[in-house]
Amino acid sequence: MKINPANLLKEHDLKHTKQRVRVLEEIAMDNAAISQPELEKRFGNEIDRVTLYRILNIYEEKGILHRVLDRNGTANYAICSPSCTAEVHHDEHVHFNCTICQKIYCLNIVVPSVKMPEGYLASTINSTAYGICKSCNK
Amino acid sequence: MKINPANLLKEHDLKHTKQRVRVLEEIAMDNAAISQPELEKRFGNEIDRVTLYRILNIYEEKGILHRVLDRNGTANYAICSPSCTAEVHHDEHVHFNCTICQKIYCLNIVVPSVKMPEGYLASTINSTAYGICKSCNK
DNA sequence: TCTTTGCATGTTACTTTGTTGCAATACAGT
DNA sequence: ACTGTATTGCAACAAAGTAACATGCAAAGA
Repeated sequence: MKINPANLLKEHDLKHTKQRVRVLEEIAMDNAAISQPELEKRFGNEIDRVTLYRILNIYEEKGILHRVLDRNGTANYAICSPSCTAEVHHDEHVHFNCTICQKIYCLNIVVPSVKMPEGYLASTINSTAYGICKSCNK
Repeated sequence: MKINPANLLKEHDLKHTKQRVRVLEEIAMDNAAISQPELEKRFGNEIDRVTLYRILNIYEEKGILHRVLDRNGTANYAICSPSCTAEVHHDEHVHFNCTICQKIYCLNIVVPSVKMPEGYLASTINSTAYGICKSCNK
């Protein structure tokens, strides 16, 4: 996934700061989602913990990143597809959470639609598979 | 869902204590899943916070309760169907998380199966719909 | 009956995750 | 380069979850 941080920020009316660029670079670099704690570790004192939270939140709101929770409820972040906007996240693909390496992958599979019972109005469906990923399965 | 706490404990080789019975009663009473913080509030100092964590964990391990995370990553608990065991959780139904009242309902809908990509071995799939529930939709 | 054993609980303290308020700083437009 | 505003960093806090240890209690054995 090729990403141009400067453009991405401009498109979403966000100021260009070195912290914001670094966060995008770091997340775009990886093929799997990265957890908040992992990001915190990687940045050390390059970026303040609170700033990181704020950047991640604003990116999620704007539709730049999407947030996936792992089994423990820890937040993981991955780059959204270019079709995502602040209004609608098109991240309705299935996620895969490896129970060995703990990584979360975005699969290229659309979440199957489900018929809701009478009275329930679903706006989004979230689907995560747990198991052993390609790298760990060798 | 009718539950007999005493039997349930005996079936799973767990000692019968008043705290354990109370936890089961409280969770069985509700038609929706209950969050850990909510349980903590309800019990006040009737049950110690740490004891509550331990009871919830052991119930999950034994297949008595299943744990569902809400959007914030907060743990919610609901009674498992009687077919659940410590080995296999048969809680593979779709969950519904209301974005208004925050409640999590277990829907009587089986999670649709998804074909994994080459190399990925899924053992369970988790599916949660977000939207407006029957009670809030009036 | 008395003692031993083992599980369950309670208490305290700690770690991790996330939030809030405010002062200092960096950025974008002129 | 100047200036208003958004962003950052800092400190303090709050909530969620865990670890270590002591106490309590009930069943089994002497």
